[in-house]
Amino acid sequence: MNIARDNDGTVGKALSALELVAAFERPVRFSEVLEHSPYPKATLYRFLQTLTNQGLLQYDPDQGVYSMGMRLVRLAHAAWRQSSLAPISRDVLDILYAQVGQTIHLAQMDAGQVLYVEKRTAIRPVEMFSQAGKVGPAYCTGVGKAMLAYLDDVTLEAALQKQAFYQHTQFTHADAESLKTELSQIQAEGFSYDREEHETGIICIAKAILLKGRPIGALSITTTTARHSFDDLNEWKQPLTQAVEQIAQAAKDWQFPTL
Amino acid sequence: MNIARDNDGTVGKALSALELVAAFERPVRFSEVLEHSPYPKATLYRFLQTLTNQGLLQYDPDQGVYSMGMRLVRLAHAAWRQSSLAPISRDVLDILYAQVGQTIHLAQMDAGQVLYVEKRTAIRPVEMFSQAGKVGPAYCTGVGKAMLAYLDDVTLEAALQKQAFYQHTQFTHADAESLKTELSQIQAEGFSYDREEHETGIICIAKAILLKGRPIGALSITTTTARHSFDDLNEWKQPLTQAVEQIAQAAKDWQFPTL
DNA sequence: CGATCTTGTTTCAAATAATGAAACTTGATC
DNA sequence: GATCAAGTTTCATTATTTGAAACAAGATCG
Repeated sequence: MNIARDNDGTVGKALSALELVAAFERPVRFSEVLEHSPYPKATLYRFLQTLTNQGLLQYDPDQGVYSMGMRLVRLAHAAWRQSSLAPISRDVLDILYAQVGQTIHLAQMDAGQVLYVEKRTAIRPVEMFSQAGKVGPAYCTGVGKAMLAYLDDVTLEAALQKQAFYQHTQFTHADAESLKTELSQIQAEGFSYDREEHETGIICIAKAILLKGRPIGALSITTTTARHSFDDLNEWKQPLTQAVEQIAQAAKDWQFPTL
Repeated sequence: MNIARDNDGTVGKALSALELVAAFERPVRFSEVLEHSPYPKATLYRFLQTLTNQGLLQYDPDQGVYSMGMRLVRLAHAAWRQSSLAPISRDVLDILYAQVGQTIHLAQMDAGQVLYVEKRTAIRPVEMFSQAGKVGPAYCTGVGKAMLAYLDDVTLEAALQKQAFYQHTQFTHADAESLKTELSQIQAEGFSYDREEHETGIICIAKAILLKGRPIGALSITTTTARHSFDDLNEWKQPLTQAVEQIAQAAKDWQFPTL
């Protein structure tokens, strides 16, 4: 595989139809999907039929609604085993959580966004899909910036290209320039911070997990301004660094796929 | 969609190539996949290329290995939101767990097998993909038999057809006949039991979750012979029934897709 | 050092599958 | 019982997939 060509073919179109259904919160009727679809009626109809036959969609004849199929869950389970930092990081996260007692996020990069793959919180040790599997913006989260800081210029540019800088709080970066300035600081220091850039009152310290110089994920410790000041974040540098290094070592042994 | 035809088409073939990669525990080389593939070299090559472009696979140029893509995790997250009993059952499971203090499994039927979608244990409230997303046999688990008991004859026959009866323990059903005898008992009683049929020392009581008379899932409470006798299982009938009814009600409100 | 093997990638005419406008079916609503 | 909306099927046209074979790029060997 030399250059990834933009060849979509039948598979790509069928998958885009699958995404249409995925976008809904609940099972949907054919006509609802059609409204949001670029495809003619018959074409979309056959797509949904094929996807259903393949188990990627589920069709309920009683109510006439489509929903995402359970085969996806099985496939995702395989993805998890193979390509996620989560299974190889579990023990490390447990230890880190015991040490710092704060909310911990483990994230990876996915199509320019941050994908949360594992979590520890005071309320519930591990959240199911409700949390893991979620995506978030890269430019205004601790884990996102930590990874962006180690991307090569081409990849970084590509990621920022399609990024809209939404002003979540008064501290959010407004444009690519101010973000890039911070990224070089992050690379120099080795840590990234979220100073209420995503949500007011929420701050965090994060560190990228590197494999062969490339960011394969990031780990963060989150708290609130009510409980801690910015300076307090520095206390966690040491345990955070240790956890990151252990995960990096485990990833190396696993011949973990780099980006 | 009247009759689900066995039309696979390009999408089906590509997906079967995806399953080839999914079967591996770790990232794999092209040639390894080829060995297990029914497709000619060039065909498989293009499949993997397409799947990679689509984000269903991930390719690591450094090591020349393919692994399952993170897009699957996102899609599965959507499946979860829409079609799983897990999100609508979470609170009910918390309550049930508080009541009985034993390991709880919530399962659904998937292609004749049992798919565990949620879990509570003493050690860890919720396990990530490590548990949820797992599949198991239907004929020798409490949840599996609970659901099988309410399938219509055609669906049941189809599920049992491709089932190999592996003798996990001395108590495992050896053939479809003895299993069917128990299934009618289960339907009459409303509860199913696993009496060390899957693993020695592990017993459980389970109950199907019905929507319009069809099993959409099952809930089980598990313990060990060391801690409890078979008779002890009956103590949990009441809380189990209550939890099942609450989930069934929530599913109805959600216009949950029936099989 | 060149020969040989392994692994991965591209080509191209033939074979096959996807396309979508339009017709049709079904069932609900007035 | 006429009208409308939603879902399904048809079929000639069009575009994509197919896979044997040739090719490229390293490795390994004598």
